[in-house]
Amino acid sequence: MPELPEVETTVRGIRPYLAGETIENFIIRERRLRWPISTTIDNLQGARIDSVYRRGKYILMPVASGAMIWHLGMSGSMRILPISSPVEKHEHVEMQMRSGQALKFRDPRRFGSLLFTEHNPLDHKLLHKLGPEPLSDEFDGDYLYQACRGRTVSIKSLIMDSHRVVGVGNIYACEALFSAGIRPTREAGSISKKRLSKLVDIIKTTLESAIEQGGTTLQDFSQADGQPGYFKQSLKVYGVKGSCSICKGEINQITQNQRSSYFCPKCQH
DNA sequence: ATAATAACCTGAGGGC
DNA sequence: TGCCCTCAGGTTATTA
Repeated sequence: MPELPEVETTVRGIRPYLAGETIENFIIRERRLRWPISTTIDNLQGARIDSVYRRGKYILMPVASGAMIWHLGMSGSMRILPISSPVEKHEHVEMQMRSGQALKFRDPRRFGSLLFTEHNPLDHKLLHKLGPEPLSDEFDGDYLYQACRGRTVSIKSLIMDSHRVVGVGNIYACEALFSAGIRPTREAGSISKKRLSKLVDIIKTTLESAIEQGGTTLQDFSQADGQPGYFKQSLKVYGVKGSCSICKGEINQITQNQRSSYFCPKCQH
């Protein structure tokens, strides 16, 4: 159930156990993920992981011969556990390290992926057209305003389109639009630059505070019985069945692009 | 290029 | 308790 803050928290959690470490054994129990796991992954036994970083929601692990490209999909999660720890249900991949620790990838719905590229992963087909990182300076009011010019799609669709900006998932799209007072169905091209600038600021602060909260759970990342770095965010509209915390009016739920949108019809226009 | 729709899966939870 | 239905926080591929 990862949104960008969970992915960032995951990267920070696993990095100390993987960066600079050598892969002892790659165990792939289920190759049928979003795309089948290529057998070239099996050849990474003995390889040393140079670094662990993120682009959008993709987790990248370069090695000498190329790079692994991971994605958690809808239900994926990663833990660091001792090699001897019991195999859990839906634990499709276990990357055992020479250190005695293992990266364990669980993904019940199998929408996640593990790809390998011999080139710079940022040049990979799935990554090279991605929009800017939401927390970078490149993502600002001017950028979003230009991205919205002439666009008839809803603002929610636009900010969730990874080719415009990465990392804004369904929950944070709903939350940010609520805080910005913009209705999710509003046509992107019809919103003033001033209001889009506010939306940008809110997206940044919302994601930053969630990442900050995620940091507090890092201590549990390598523990068998701890939560794997995920956390509950206090949500103002997403999943709310009752009334708006601001105006006490009823929160509406609609379907947009096959996903749930929540909004307050009195506060958001 | 843009916009809308289908598709990939399993599990949780509600209603009866 | 069990069955059936709906829903789920992602993303790409395909179609118009």
